[in-house]
Amino acid sequence: MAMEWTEETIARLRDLWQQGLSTAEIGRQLAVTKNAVVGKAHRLGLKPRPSPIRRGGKAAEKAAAATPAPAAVEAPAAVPVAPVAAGPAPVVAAHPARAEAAPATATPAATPAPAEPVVAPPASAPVASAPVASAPAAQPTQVAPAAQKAAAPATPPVAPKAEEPAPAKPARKAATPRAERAAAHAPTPPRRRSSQSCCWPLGDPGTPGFHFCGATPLPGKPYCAEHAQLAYVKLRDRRDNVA
DNA sequence: CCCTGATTCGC
DNA sequence: GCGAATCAGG
Repeated sequence: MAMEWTEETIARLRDLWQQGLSTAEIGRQLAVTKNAVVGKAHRLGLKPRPSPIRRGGKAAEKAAAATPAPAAVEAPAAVPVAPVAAGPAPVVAAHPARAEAAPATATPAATPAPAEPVVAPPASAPVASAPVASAPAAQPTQVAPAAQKAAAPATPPVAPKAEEPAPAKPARKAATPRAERAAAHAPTPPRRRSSQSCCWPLGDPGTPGFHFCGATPLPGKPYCAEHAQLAYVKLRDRRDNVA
């Protein structure tokens, strides 16, 4: 049976995607495979994220070599700094991760910058479609998701509510006793989500009762403090332990 | 080996 | 439309 992509799921997919999480990571959170994520992302039309590779390696390579136009090969954005060659030291120790627990590589860190607000205004986010400053590219400090898991015990004794997260679906993995892999979102100054209200979905989309949390979100995040906990708390569990 | 994302293609 | 299989680079 195919995954049921509801408005909620899609909304979260978009959000996570936008946050720069890897497809596998998103997949874990959504309880689907990375393939599903990437596939859906494609169909959704979003997907400008940096790719470690591009298909047709050999062919492309030959073509590129033969063709006198290698300029700006993979750099769609007019980034002032060369993502690969120029920025060897993004300061952010993004790659210490993956040691044993954190599989996330620094890939995204090395190649930042969606910079292209492709589908910027997520249907789910009631945010203002402010002109993106596209700062990520300019700032080499775009940390990336890797840092999230690698560092950041930023959620110590937060004393979560005893009660369970209401938003049935989104909750899933949260609330697991061993949720120390929680990710505190990386401090990304340049990258601001101009959300002015928590966009955590409540209720069933399509029904009159559906609404977004609306609370004041944490700076740089689309969710308020409470929902950020739920949204970002995740385990490295496999998709089989879905609630 | 692990990771990453991209594309293909059967369903 | 979905996503496993496959591909391809790091």
